[in-house]
Amino acid sequence: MHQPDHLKNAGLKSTLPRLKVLDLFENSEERHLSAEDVYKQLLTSGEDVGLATVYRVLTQFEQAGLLVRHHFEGGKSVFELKQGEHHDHIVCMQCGHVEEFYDAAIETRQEKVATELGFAIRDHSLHIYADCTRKKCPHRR
Amino acid sequence: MHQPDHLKNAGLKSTLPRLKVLDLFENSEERHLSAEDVYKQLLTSGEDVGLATVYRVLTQFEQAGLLVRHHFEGGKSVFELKQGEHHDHIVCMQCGHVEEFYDAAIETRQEKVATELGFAIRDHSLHIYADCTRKKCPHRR
DNA sequence: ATGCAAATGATAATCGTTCTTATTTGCGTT
DNA sequence: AACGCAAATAAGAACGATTATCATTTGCAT
Repeated sequence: MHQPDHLKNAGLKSTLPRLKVLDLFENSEERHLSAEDVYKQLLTSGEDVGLATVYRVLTQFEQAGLLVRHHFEGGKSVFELKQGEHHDHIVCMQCGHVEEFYDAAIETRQEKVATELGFAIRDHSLHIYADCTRKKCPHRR
Repeated sequence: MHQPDHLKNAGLKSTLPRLKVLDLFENSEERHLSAEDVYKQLLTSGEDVGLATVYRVLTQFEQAGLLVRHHFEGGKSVFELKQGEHHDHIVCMQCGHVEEFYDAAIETRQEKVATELGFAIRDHSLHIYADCTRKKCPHRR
């Protein structure tokens, strides 16, 4: 789905590091990765990219619209492949697992509220912090 | 409204730095202040508190339930006096002004979504990033 | 194959925040 | 009012995430 063309179209040379990072997002278990995550996974796979390059590439991909950046609690940035439509997130406070959801009613209401207050929405982020019920989750009773 | 007793009740000695910080939140123009904001304002008023102390005090006040901490885009923490009920925020992308709002429908919907996905909500943050229409705002047409 | 702008990697620098430690302060007790 | 001591502070070192610098390498049009 993401061929080197995607990079070209975005005005970016198709270099090795860029292709590797893109590849990682397409084939990784976890959809949501931090710069550190990407860097470590590349090192583990024997790839040799610099951390600075990872940061640079992630930012470029964000600007090119290939990735979306999120700021979950904790401060560090997390990235995700941009595909399909907007959605919000529920983050498990125990295991860090991220689930996505979309609720039309919430979206509509936001528009309403903003309009009433005299604002023009450009973006928004809704993060629910909760306890999940996955087997892996250390919080499980 | 916030007397030194508030500190005592929270198990905190009523020291000069703590009183000053509390005072600042009660009398400041802007409801939402970062550690840096607090530090600078205190310096400007001739008060002599260390930046480390500001960070410590803010964290303590948060734990004591006197302040709430928010993470707006950009990563840095912003604090606000906790008074009254929960609310969400609209942040102007041009001038940084923060407006508060509460929408029962949005709150209800969040509970619904979380429950359906098997999560138990512990906290959430909804930030709308938009353009405001205040006179001060540099974005104004 | 050649040239050069663009991209990279290593590392220094920056920013927000926390930690460390010696000094000071609040406050209950004389 | 002075004493004592735990708690709190100030200054600066340390830290983690991210960005900037710059010499070297690479993609790619010629």
